[in-house]
Amino acid sequence: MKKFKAHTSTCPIVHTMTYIGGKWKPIILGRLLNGAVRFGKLAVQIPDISRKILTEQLKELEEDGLIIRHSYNEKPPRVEYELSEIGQTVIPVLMAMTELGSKMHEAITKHKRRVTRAH
Amino acid sequence: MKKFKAHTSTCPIVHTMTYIGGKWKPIILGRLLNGAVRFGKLAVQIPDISRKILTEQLKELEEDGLIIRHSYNEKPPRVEYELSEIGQTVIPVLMAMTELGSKMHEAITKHKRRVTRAH
DNA sequence: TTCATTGGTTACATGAACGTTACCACTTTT
DNA sequence: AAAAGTGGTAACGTTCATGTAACCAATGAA
Repeated sequence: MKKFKAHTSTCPIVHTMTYIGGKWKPIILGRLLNGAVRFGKLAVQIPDISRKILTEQLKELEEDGLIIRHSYNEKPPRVEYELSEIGQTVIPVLMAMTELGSKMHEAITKHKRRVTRAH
Repeated sequence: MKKFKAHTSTCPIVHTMTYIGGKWKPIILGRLLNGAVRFGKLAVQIPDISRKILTEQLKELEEDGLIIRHSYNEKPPRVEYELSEIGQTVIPVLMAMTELGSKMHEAITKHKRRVTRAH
């Protein structure tokens, strides 16, 4: 998905999509709602994401200032990610998406059955 | 971006991303908040989307039951799209995204200036 | 008669996003 | 001595979503 250039648009939804529009970003952010989480734990909780993509997405989120990376100098290493102050502002969107998800999925499944029967 | 298979997941956010996760879908839906809009008007209001992609995305949204397509048998043709009942349930997410967009964009722009100065 | 209008479709091309596999450094545990 | 645990990186491949350009039918207007 070619990314938007946030600065060329005035539409607030475009801005939002620019920063959290990726396939995985809302899901990652959703895992950080209850506080800092280690890299490895994220990888387990989001089984379909590869470590490489997870690393990339986390780096982008950090560059945009949505999350903070804490690296503890231990062996084996420990790295935790948590929502920054800016990241906290995304919470209402994540909540709305969570609220919507299950209800909508059910409704759409029903809708599709109706359409299929009418073939 | 490879799409999620909604039925293989139990995460509500994944469901939401499945149905409105495309680059353009939230923006299109945002244009329908105030009632039915003609195809051509959508194309003008979202200048960076091509007619082909607009057609495709509208078709997907219709198949998922989020919008309703009204085709009037006139020459030249007139086609209008509006939010369905299911589509209305997305409004809170769109509102949250709108609310977030401008605030977050400003905050992130500031953040990036800080980071750049610290080089 | 030629142009504009409208809502598309078709064929083709592209690249960003995503994925897979292998590898690394360093320590503790077995 | 070998394996496990951790958080990555590098080199490669793939594919889907997106984009461009040209075209269409039917009517009314110039």
